[in-house]
Formats: sequence, C-alpha cells, structure tokens
Amino acid sequence: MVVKKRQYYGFNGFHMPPVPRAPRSARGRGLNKMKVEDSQICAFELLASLAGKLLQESESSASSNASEANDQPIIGGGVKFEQDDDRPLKAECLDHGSCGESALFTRFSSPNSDQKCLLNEFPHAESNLFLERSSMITNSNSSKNGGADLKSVICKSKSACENIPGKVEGSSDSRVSCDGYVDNGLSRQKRCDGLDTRGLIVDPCSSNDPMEMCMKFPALINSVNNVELPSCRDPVPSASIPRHRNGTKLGIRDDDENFTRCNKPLTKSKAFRPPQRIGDRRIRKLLTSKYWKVAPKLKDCEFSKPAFLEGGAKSHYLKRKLCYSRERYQLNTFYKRRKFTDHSVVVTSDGGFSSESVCNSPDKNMTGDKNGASIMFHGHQASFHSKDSQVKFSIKSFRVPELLIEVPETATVGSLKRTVVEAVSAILGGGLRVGVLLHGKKVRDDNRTLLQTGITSNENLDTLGFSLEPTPVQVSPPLCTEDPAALLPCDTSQLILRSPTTPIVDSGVSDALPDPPPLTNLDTNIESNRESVSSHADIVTDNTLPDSRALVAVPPVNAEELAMVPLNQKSKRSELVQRRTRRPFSVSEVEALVHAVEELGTGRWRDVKLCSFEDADHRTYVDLKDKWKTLVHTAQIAPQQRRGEPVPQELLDRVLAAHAYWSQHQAKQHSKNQTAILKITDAHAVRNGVQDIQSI
DNA sequence: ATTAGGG
DNA sequence: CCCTAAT
Repeated sequence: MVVKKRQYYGFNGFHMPPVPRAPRSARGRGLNKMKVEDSQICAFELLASLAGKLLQESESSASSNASEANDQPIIGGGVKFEQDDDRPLKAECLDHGSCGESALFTRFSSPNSDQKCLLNEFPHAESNLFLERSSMITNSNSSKNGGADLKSVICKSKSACENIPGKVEGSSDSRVSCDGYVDNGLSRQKRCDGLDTRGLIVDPCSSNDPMEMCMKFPALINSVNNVELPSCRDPVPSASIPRHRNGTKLGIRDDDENFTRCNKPLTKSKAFRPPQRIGDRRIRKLLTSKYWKVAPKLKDCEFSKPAFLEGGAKSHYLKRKLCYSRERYQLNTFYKRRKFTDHSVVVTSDGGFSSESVCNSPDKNMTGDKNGASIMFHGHQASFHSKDSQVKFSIKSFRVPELLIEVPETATVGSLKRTVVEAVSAILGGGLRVGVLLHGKKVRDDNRTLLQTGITSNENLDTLGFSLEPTPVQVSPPLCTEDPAALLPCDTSQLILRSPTTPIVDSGVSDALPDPPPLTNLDTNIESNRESVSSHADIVTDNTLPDSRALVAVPPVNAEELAMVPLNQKSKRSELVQRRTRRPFSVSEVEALVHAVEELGTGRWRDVKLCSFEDADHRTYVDLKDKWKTLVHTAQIAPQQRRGEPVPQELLDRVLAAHAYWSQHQAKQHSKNQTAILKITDAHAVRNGVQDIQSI
C-alpha cells in the first residue's frame, strides 16, 4: 500500500488532466463534481494501464529471459552474493510479519527485470496500475539512495535472520526447502529465507498465487462474536531493527470492509513515507476488485539482486516459498475501514515453478459479509444468553484473519493439507493469548469487571470481540533514535496485539425495534472507556512528534498503544475509532421512519428520532437522516437497481410523497407541525408535542 | 447538539 | 455509515 500511495503521491505534481467520472450514485451529488483525487487516480489508471502495456511489450523478451534464468540457476559467480543479497530481501519481509508489500518492495528495489515479473503477475489493468506505480516509485528511490538503503537493509536482514526462530537451517522438510538453491549447490542453510519448517513464517518475499484457504474449526476458546487470530509470532524482535520501526501497520481488517494492507516500514526515504489518505479508497477499490487471483503461468520470477551488488551480472536467485502466512488484523490506520486487500505477490519457484498470481483479497463473499473476504476460518455466530447478572458467551466458530498458503500447482492435495496443518499448528502452537475488544478497542485492564467494562448481557454484545493473539514476545520498548519517524514499533506481535478493530459479528443480536434492550449507564461506561483509550493514544502521539525521546519515557502501557497509533496522522483519534457495525434498516424501521417524516417533515431529525426511534439507541438522528436520504434515492431508482432488503413499494411511494411535500413546505412546516403533532398518539407523541411547542 | 450534505 | 462545516 505504501508503495501505491507513494506512487500516487509522487504523481501529484504531474497535473494529470481531469478525467470526468460519473458519480457513483445518483444520490444527488454534483454530477461533475469530481474530486481532484478522483481525476488523478483516473489519470493514473489510464497512465498505468498504458504504461503497463508498453512495458509488457517491451519486456516480453525479457520475460522469457527471466524464465530461462530460472531454469538455469545461478552457478558459480552467483554464489557469492547469494547470501547477502538474499537476506536483505527476506529480512525485510520477516521482520514485518510477512507482508505482501514487502515482497513487492523488495523486488522493486532491484532494477530491471524484476518489474517484468511483476507485470506478468498482474495481468489485469488494476494490477498493472499498481505495479506501475510501485515500480516507478521504487525506481526513483533506489536510484537515489539505493546504496544506503541497501546497506541498511542488509544489516537489518542479518539481525533479523539471526532472530528467526525456525530458520530453514537444518530443515529437512523438502517442501520448505528452496529448490533453486539446491540446484546451484549453494549452502542454503545459511540463507535466511524465513521459511519456517513449521510453516509459521514463510518467506513472504516471494510467493505467487497464494492460495487462500478456508477452513473451519471449532472454537477453542470461549468468546464472543469474533475471535481473531492476528498473526504468527513475531519472528524478529523489534530490538534487532530499531531503525525501522516506524512501519506500523501490516494489515487491516474491518468488519465492514475487509481491508488489509501492509505498510512497509523500510526506510525513511521520502518515497516511502507513510501513505496519506487521499485516494486510498479508490486505490483500495482497485485492488479489491474482482481479481483476486490472477495467474498467468509464469515460468518463474526471480528476484534479481541490485545490479551494483551483483556487479552487473544477471543474477537471479530462485526463491521458493511454500507457505506464506500473513496475518491481517485490523487496525485503524489512516485508512478507515474500507474493504481493501493488498496484493500479495508471491513467487514460487520450485523446481518447475508453477503459477504466479496476485492475490487480491477477494471480495468473494457475496452475502455482504465483508469479513469473509480472504479469510480462512470463517463463519462465526455468537449467541448470548443473559440471565441475572451472568453474561454468557458462546461461540460457534471463529474467524482467523488470514493465512496465505502457497504451494506449487504440482503439489499434492495431501501436501497441501499438511502445509495447512503446519501453518495452523504453528500459529496455534505458538501460544495464544486472548484479547478482549469492546467497540474495537482493546480492553487492557484485566482487573475491571465486566460490568465496569460495559460487557453485560444488556449491552450490545456485538460490540464485543475477542482476539487470539500470539503470545507476546518479550520485547524491549523501542529505542528511539534521533529519527522521529522511527517511533512506531515495528514489532509485529505488538502491532497485532494492538490491532483495535476486530471485526464484529453483525449478529444482530439486538434489534432495537423489536425488542429494544434497556439502556443503562453502561453505555456511558463504554464510551468513557473508549475515550480514555483514544485520548491516551492521542497523548502519546502528540508527544511523539515533538520529541521522539518521549517515547522512552512512556510507560509500557502507553508504549503498547503507541504501536497502533499511526505516525503523523492528522486525525489520530479517528483512526482508532471503529466503524459501527452496519445495521440495515428493517422494513418496520423504515415504516416508522416514513411515518415520522410524514408527520414531522425532513429537517427535524432529532424529533424524528425521539418520535419513532427513541428506544433504538443505535439509530441516531444522523442515521435516520441518512436513511431517509437513501430511501428517497431508492424510491427514485428502478426496482432492479435496489439492493438489500426490499422496501415495499408502498412505503417508497410514501417516501416520495413526503419528500415532495416537505420539499415544498420547508418554510411552512410550522402550521403543519401543529396539526401533525396532534395526530401523534402515543406517549412519544406527547413528549414530542411538548418539545415541538417549546421549540416553536 | 443538530442539521445538511458530500463522501 | 462517516466526516465536516455550519448553525
């Protein structure tokens, strides 16, 4: 993502000609009011696809070369730098919890032929766009300070490698071994592939055609709604790479929109500064779209070492990655939750090399379960039973963020199964902790009672979530260097632990209309809780910018939170707030809304709320207003265009009528209200009437 | 705190 | 639904 963003921004100065874009919906917005961002992105798309084609053409030959390279692993001369070069790449990926992005970056940082591979991997326009952008940025980056970067990378890689728990060394598992290396006879044991025999962490740097596997297994833990398994253990203690911890988010997942991303910490180089928000959605959309798996049968895709390292020789090393597991966890970063999945570019080069593919987190879930996208373990339904002061939780199943497993096409089903088992076992076997999240916020105070925390049977338990967290690795607080940008710990496990937004099951346990749960002051408890968390984070963040050293002083707790605080973000707080779970209006609710509006007119949403939704605490007047807005829109479009639970035409007609009426009587609602009020009958009406009169 | 509108 | 600007 970072790359993409970067790319995007890098182009800002290009003054792309605006490309008209039709409004996404006829909601009544200015038709041609396109945003700068939109036009730019459009331009990018065009540019990118164009560039992509050109590139593909010009490099078609190169492509073939690349494949040849695979067939002929480097021999002799290549040997020497194999290790060195190799490590950096791997290290990059590893210390960030195997991030697809890293893979990209890695490749991009190396000149020439690499891009070709990437392009091939992204046959589709969208993909190309992505690639193009990425490569461009990277290129500039590498050309500018490639040397320096490389160096740091290497250093880092070393430490990273050393810290990797289950290195490839001595691995007897052929599946995990690197065939490419075998060929060239190099001692691959030295390599730090990040391949873990147990499948825990696998070289994220190279992989293609990641397969997403879905499986279910019984809940191991009693929890509600959602149990999330953020990630594998962090193979690399952050301490080993103090300089790069500004990285931060590896992925995001959201209940509403699945969204994962990887921000490669990498260097502080300008090109890789934290992405900004503009255009995110667009890009995300692109990435998220239809293609989640594209696999031209590429022969091979090797990483080439930087020319300067190789002495200009064309050296490719094959990297084969078997398992690539990446965790996605939700984290409210700059990107609000938007379904977004990053591309996982994986290269597989096992003896034959199979296929390459881009794994876009698929939005394959048609049901609207946003969480479902590219998640393995799937499906969870929580049921709550409250009795007395007892709060009971039960889970049918739980969801695990993401587990990408890659195996050659030639692999047997059996080996696939084993691989999956290994990957899962590695994660589960690593020791787990359970985190409790309320409203997407992690509840850290273990001493609090459920009541105090706001977890009660009365509470909307759908705001409660559990997460499986890898057993925290003892990590010393990040040492802050002079670099303010390095404030964010890059410790994967930390990040994971922090990840605030656990997708919450939209179990609809409580539907206000049918049976509004009694409101209690628990709500406030929760709110205050959230506030405290947020403000906390804010403080930390604030301290962060001015003086990086402040971090050192912050107590552990704060330090933890820091991990999830995006660096240098304007709205720190907003990043931490989880989007409310979506709650489609039921027909009865619509009915109530229509009725209220008929009586009160538009523009008095507070009254509407009080009148018809007072007990529906989850419906704010803004919600009602929004709903009315959409209702009007819905009523104006063809029935075929409508989505979601169909609203009776009768109601829609009333909507239109009311809308038309109130549009003309905006000023006169006065008298109208008077009469309307009288018509309202129940207790609410009385109350509203009073207020109305008062307001008049 | 509400309202209105764009996103 | 979110976010903001304007009340």
